[in-house]
Amino acid sequence: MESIEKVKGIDIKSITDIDKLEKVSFILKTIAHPLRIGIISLLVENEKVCVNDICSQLDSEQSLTSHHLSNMKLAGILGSERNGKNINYYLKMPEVVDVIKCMNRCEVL
Amino acid sequence: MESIEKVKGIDIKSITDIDKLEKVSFILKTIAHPLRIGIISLLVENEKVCVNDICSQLDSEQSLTSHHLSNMKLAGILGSERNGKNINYYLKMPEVVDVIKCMNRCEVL
DNA sequence: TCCTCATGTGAACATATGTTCATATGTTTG
DNA sequence: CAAACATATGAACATATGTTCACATGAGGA
Repeated sequence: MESIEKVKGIDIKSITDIDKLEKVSFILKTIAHPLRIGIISLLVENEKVCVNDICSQLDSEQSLTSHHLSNMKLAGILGSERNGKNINYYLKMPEVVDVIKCMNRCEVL
Repeated sequence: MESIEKVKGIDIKSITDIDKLEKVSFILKTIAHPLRIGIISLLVENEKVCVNDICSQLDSEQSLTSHHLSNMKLAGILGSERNGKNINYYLKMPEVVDVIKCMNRCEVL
């Protein structure tokens, strides 16, 4: 997709820090999905969770869950490490939580 | 799409105010596009702009611009009113700017 | 009224994203 | 090593989103 910077003819910096907007937007776009929110929610409380835990706690399918985990990992939001038969996921980008909290402090909504 | 509330088995409220997260996420997902950012940027400085102005200032195609405007209007972010031959667009949801500013104050990124 | 300007809109298409299914991979245990 | 368990992965598909094109609509001027 065309990058924001490509839009010409206007001092786009005037509205805000576009770079930061892109980052936040990227994060929110990535997590704006029920299952993903659920996963992050689990990770806020648990530090590390394996796929099996996620599936049973969120009542989600293994394959689908795994795909979502991969996506969030690709996006840099999660990390993973094997522990025996299980693979644990953890928040690799803890700012995600801060962004959510920041959103929450927005009084305008 | 399945709503966030549908995710079961976890007190999803624990992470944050999901309702607000959904709102912010919706706004950011909607505007997270170069052309749309450009349009909003114009509207921050100009109060009202017509399609022609947008197209010439952002060097964008009329039809594509119009589609994006329609989408943002549908999303409740913009409003429009006719003025002679022109149709002016304006920010119907000024909170959008506040959300962007709020993002900007996020020190974590 | 006819022409032109300004904009909207639907169809077709391209691309991205989400979901399901079957199966592959890696790990532990017997 | 075979079986069982935990997870990943690719193919196929459904759906959403972005883009282009041709044309429709509405308004003002000659």
